[in-house]
Amino acid sequence: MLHVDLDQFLAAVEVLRRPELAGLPVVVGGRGDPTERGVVSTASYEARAFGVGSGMPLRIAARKCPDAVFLPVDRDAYDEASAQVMAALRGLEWGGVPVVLEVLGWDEAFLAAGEGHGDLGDPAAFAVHLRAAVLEATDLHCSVGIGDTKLRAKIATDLGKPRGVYVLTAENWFEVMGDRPTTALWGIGAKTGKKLAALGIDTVAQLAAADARVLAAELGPTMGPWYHRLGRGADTSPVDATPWVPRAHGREETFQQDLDDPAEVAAAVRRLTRRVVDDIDREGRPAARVGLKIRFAPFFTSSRSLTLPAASNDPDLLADAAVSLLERLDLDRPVRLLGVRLEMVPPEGGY
DNA sequence: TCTGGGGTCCTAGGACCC
DNA sequence: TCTGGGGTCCTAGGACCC
Repeated sequence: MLHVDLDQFLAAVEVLRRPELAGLPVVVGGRGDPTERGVVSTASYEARAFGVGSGMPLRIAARKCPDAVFLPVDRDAYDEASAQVMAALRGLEWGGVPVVLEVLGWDEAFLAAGEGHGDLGDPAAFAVHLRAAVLEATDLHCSVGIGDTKLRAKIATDLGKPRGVYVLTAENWFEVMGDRPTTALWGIGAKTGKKLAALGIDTVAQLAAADARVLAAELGPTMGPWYHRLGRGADTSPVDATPWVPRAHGREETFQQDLDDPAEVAAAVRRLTRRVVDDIDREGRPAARVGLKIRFAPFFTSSRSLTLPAASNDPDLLADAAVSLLERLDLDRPVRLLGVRLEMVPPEGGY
């Protein structure tokens, strides 16, 4: 199985349409104004050399790299570039038959040999061919991970970055990953890493050797055993080309200045709701649940939600429902962020 | 230092039903 | 008088990923 990940995707797309930016530190995030509230979506490798990275507040990024070029996030441009990349990947043949492609987001995909494939030969050779094909079709560079499971392929990509190919299988799993922190695994973040550390589990090898029953007791009946499998790189899930069907859509906004006036808050909730209704109308499925997210200053987040008596896509009804959720909250503090989320009814025939 | 926006899935407690 | 056991739905929060 292969995992493909574009290198510095957002920054690379921006450089493509503004070639004069090549070689410069480029930071894509927010509205492109480092004095505003917002975070870095992608930093070019030149910017990363200054310590700028994804998720970092733009203000901090500007402090670390004052000469960086700051650009706003341009979704449409990345949608289009992504579609080109995925089309190029989908057009590939491996072992004489079209590949199976599972798209993970703008800049990532799993890829496997299609059914009835012939001799696959050396996967690394195919990976080199794949990188060349994507570059030829889009002028974008990518990295490729090769693995005997999706999990291993996914992690391998990071080890091959940038512009590289890396192989991670049961053969070299512990040699490569054994001493790395558990947070190097896909699905273990800072919080779970800390919980595991409290159990005396710091490394991937220790996680693999841990008592599955203890993990289940401490981390839950589903998550515990799953973490245990992660430690061994075990993953039986197939590459699945079935198109993704969204469960929900949401819109949220961090205000440049906190909102103090409850009337303003209600108006913003209505405005956000209308945008989400447009989104779910594009899916053609009404909303079954309405959720409201609110972040008070300085940074405290609450949420409220309700199940509608009957599914609806009526903008006024849904806006009323979202506003009604405000009544379940104390609006005595300044509001930093509001979000509205609509959960749709499942499609006919389920997911 | 100041912490976006788009999502998914899991957990846990309470309500309610049989 | 002391109160089982299982199941489902609802809700709020948490964690993670890109």
